[in-house]
Amino acid sequence: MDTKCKLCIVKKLGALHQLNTEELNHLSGVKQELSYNKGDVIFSEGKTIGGVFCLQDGKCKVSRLNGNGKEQIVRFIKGGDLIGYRSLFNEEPVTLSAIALEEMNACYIPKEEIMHLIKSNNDFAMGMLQEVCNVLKTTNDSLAKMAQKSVKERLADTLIQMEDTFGKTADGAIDLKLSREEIASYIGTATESAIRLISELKKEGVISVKSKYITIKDSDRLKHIAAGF
Amino acid sequence: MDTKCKLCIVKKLGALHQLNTEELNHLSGVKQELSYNKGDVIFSEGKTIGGVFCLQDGKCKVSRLNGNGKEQIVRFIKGGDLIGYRSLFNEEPVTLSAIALEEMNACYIPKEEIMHLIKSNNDFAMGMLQEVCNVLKTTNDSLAKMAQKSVKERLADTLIQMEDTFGKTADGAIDLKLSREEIASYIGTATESAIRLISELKKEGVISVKSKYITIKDSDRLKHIAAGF
DNA sequence: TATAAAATGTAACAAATATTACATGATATT
DNA sequence: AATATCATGTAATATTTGTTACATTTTATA
Repeated sequence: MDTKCKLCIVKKLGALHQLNTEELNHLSGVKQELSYNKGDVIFSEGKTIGGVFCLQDGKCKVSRLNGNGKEQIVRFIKGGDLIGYRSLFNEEPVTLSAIALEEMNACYIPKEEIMHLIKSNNDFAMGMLQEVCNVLKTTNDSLAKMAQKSVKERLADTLIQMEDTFGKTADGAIDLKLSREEIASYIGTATESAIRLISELKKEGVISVKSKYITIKDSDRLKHIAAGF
Repeated sequence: MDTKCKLCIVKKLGALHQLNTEELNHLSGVKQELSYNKGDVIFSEGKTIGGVFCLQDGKCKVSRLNGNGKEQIVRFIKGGDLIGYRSLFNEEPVTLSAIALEEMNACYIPKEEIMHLIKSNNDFAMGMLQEVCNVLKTTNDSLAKMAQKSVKERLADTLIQMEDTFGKTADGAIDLKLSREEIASYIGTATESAIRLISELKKEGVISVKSKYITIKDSDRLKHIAAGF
């Protein structure tokens, strides 16, 4: 694994892009490198984490449990993204859990370092603001989608969004391996309903499915469905 | 209306709290005071606004239109809150509209001023981060609620939340006057369904209703319903 | 490999919610 | 005050979605 923050993918994106060589070298010294296997918990609801996590590679889900112990996935995270900053700035325990969806590498940066960077580097502070605002925007979008669209529309929309965000495998499938239960949990429906609607889209020839890999066959049609026609 | 930022309610809360006398005096000079009547548009989806709005008093709704021209209310804003910063930091047009729910006073602060404050005052930058993070947290909560709760649960939860946020009138009613259509639009359902469920809660003796004013009669029971029992 | 456990799939049925249609009440406008 | 317009309310029916039950397939483990 790469131990120089200067060379890390995370640095190329988002707020860390604003740091100079000196600051990055300092980070290299204080960061903690972590690796996770599928299912590993990066942090969980209610815990105080005292720092942020930079995903280098791999993917994870950010979710919460409802009263009945059912998981609700709020968003998916990929290499280059930061997680855990929300509770940092609010000085509260985290309200969401992060769980690895596959083998994953991340760096942990202690709170003091982030706080120091914000105080000493205004461009970094601005970068963080932009990052949080981007997440807020997509969360607003998700909220409106959840309130206004039917389950089938949400499923279609989600598949499009996933292909956009995570790209395609060599076979052309969406490069995000989820269980049916996880898909259901993200679009806010019962697992059986998700399965039924995935089957429908398959029958209609809009997607094809090979175990956990879903391939979008007719993108226009899928967008049409997502838009409510 | 108060023309000294130093004395303004907005200053007492949120990020502006971090400004010193000099900075506040400067703001007093560059801000623009605006008043609105019920239904007035503060800004609307797709527009570039080039600044933020500080609500002094009154309330407004933040919403978006879906493909069918139906409104979906994302959140409600009250005196002391800022709006419009999200698109400012992202340098994008706003994706939501803000519309006054009653007579309302606000100040407009141009982008350059906010940006200058962020660059020159780290505590302010941190305050803004906290503010955005707080909004992100409540939006995450709304998203999970929308995904997991039934319409009746969402209605109950929303009434509780509204009383918490906006308080009570002298009569004990929730101090937020909304049409049935707006309530429906916020909880993500059809107007008729919202009306039917409000009637049910009324019949059950959990709330009482006098035109647009709703009074919570049995808070425990309402919380119970919101929690899914 | 054999077995158990978990995930996926299907279908019937039940419940929740949307839609339609219309009645009544409130509010604005002339 | 009369009228038009809009908001609210109710009920019937249609549609969507959840639940239950069970079969089949995949994955994990002894």
